[in-house]
Amino acid sequence: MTQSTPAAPVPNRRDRILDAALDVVSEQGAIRVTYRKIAAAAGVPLGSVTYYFDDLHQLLTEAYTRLAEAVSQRYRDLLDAARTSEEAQEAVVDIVCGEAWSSERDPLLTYELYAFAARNPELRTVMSNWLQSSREALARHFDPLTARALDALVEGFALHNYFDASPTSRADIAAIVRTVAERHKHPEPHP
Amino acid sequence: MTQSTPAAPVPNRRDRILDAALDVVSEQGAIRVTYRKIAAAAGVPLGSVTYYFDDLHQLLTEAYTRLAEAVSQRYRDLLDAARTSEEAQEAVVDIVCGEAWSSERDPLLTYELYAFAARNPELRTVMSNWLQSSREALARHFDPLTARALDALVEGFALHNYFDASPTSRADIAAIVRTVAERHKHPEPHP
Amino acid sequence: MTQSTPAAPVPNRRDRILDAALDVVSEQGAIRVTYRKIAAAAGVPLGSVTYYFDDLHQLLTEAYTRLAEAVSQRYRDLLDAARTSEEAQEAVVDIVCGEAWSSERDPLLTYELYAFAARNPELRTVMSNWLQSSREALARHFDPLTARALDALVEGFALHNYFDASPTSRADIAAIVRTVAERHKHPEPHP
Amino acid sequence: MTQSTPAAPVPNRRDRILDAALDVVSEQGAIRVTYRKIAAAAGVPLGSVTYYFDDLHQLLTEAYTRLAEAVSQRYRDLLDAARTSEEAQEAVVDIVCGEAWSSERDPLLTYELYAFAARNPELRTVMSNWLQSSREALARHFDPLTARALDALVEGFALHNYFDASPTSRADIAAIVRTVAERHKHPEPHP
DNA sequence: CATGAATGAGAATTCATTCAT
DNA sequence: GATGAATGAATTCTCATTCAT
Repeated sequence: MTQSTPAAPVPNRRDRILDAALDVVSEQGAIRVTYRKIAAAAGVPLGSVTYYFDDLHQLLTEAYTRLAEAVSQRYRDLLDAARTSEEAQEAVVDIVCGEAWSSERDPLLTYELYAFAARNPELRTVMSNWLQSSREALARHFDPLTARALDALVEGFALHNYFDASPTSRADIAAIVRTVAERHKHPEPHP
Repeated sequence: MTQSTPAAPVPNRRDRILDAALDVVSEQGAIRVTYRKIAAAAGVPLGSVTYYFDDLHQLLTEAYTRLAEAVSQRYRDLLDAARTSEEAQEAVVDIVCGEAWSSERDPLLTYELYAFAARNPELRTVMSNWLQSSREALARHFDPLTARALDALVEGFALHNYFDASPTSRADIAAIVRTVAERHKHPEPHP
Repeated sequence: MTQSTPAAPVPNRRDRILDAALDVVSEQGAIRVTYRKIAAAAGVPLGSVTYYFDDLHQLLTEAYTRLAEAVSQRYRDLLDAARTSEEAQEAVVDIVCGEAWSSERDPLLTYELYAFAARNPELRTVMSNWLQSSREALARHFDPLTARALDALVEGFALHNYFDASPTSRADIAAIVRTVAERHKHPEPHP
Repeated sequence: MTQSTPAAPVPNRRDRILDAALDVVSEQGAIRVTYRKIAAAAGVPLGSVTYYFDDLHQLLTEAYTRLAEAVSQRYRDLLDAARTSEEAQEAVVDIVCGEAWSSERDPLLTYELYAFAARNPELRTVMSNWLQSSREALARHFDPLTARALDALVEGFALHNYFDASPTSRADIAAIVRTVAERHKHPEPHP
């Protein structure tokens, strides 16, 4: 009840800061991220941020890694819940349509992540793991190449719809997904 | 005359600066772009950059717009050159495999562009136009939904292969492209 | 004169900053030197100091170099003014007793300079030139080895007297200087 | 007993810290010394350094004092070991040539010490004691003024040779030392 | 006794921007 | 029109120092 409660044993202060960093990125863009803004968003003193993270780059690397792993996990969960190929297709369409995002900010953050990862070896590894994990999840329902194709479709449709003034409808996406998912059910025209 | 050459009218100084800006973005990332670095990369004095561009944000918007239009144009050119559906499929695979990039830095810059565009209305419009232009180019060879599907596939495979430690081979991509491109040649199992 | 003095109303701003840096070093010690203090001492805005000097280390290197050259010049001047060996000896004693300092702060700054130079290749060169220059000035009056000896004596006595609670008197120093200066006037005991 | 070894009483942790401080000074310069670096160099936690030393300035004062006393002691030992004037001269030359340093870093640290002492009363006393101790050691072999002269010579030659691109050879130093040491063996030209 | 956590203050440095020429 | 000089405002990051344990 006195003036200052110094050194309060905040439990997940480090994690709070990482989350706050993503908040700032999503609200202002990676270009505008600063220690100060992260500290303010996390509700901790500036010195606290620099105490936990030696440099901003490392902080962002960790934050994006957490993001990638969370989205990746949700993606897997959705696919793992599918019992039949049809349910798996449904899950794929859900993912394209945003079901793998846990919040509004996620797609935007993902594009920031791609830009960041393009120049950051540590995050390239994370991205590569994410890709592999997605494929494995898909490969429980589809053959390996089909899994890759569906993964690419998901990525492309999600991205395009995010920017598209006239996005592709869910029904149309479902039709395309079916075409790819069931491509082996009919003989290929040319081998 | 010999004394002083009074500021030779440099022709495309403005364009040089825009290109230099993309060079800086590709080398250091959008987070690190500054007037000074752009000036250095363009080989012009700092005052020159601020003279031509009042605002760094506007400079980047112009630079990314040029990039988007250049890549988009190249994409259309590749598709327009195709005479048959098979050639068009080939062009699609070429694009995935990097033929639409005019330089090494382009894919990386594209991901920076997405992040930038996600928060910039002016560039969202550019992106949307790009999408529309791509589809129109594809629609000369495929039906509208197939065009969208192929466009998404291109985007997804290009992006995934950029980050993937074990990228999908050209032959595999070609197989998927064929499946999608020729999806109407056989009766669908279920409507 | 007629050329053009573009936007430089302040004549020697750069030099003013270098002098101010030495003022701060002499008043607070090298450990406490900061851009801010230098700016305050020079009466210029902080941004001005960083405009002229990219980093503090380079600023100090320049400042110390100027100091070394100024003291060295004064040393030479005193010796060059001597017409006879006796006058040269007198000059040497003067130097020990502080005549080569242009201000109170100089000896103190010199010891800061030594510490700084010990770890700075650029200043080691400056120091080495200073030594050579001193010797050449002395060598106009004495043989080369005697010049070195006198130079060492000057350094040692100046330094010791600076710290000594009971410094060596001018007369005693003069006696020693004479011994060394005239060491060839009598046969050496052993060759 | 097997459970926990309750903080083994580290014997000379305090001394370890003092030595580490000098290591940091010699490696990075006094300007860059910090508690953190000292802690790292000593291999102790940061809190340990601030626990033993309330004040960085005091820590450095103690460290430099130890250094001064160690060098001074070694200086005396070398001179005390001399049995004849010739041996004492030899010892003096040894000292100039670095025999009094117990490590490579010592000369460098000595110049940092001078800079530090110039502004620190406590260390001025240490320096003054060192000077007196040197003279007493020399005075066992030479008359008082000669002792002072030799002490100054040692200082000057050591310092100059440390910075000199073409240092004075041991033989030349020995010749000068002899001149000074034996200055009373022949009648002075002028009294 | 000893130390890890935490933080406020201040450091160097960078930079967009302004302005006189 | 074009540019070098200049500066105020941030920014990242370092650090001494303070506590709770």
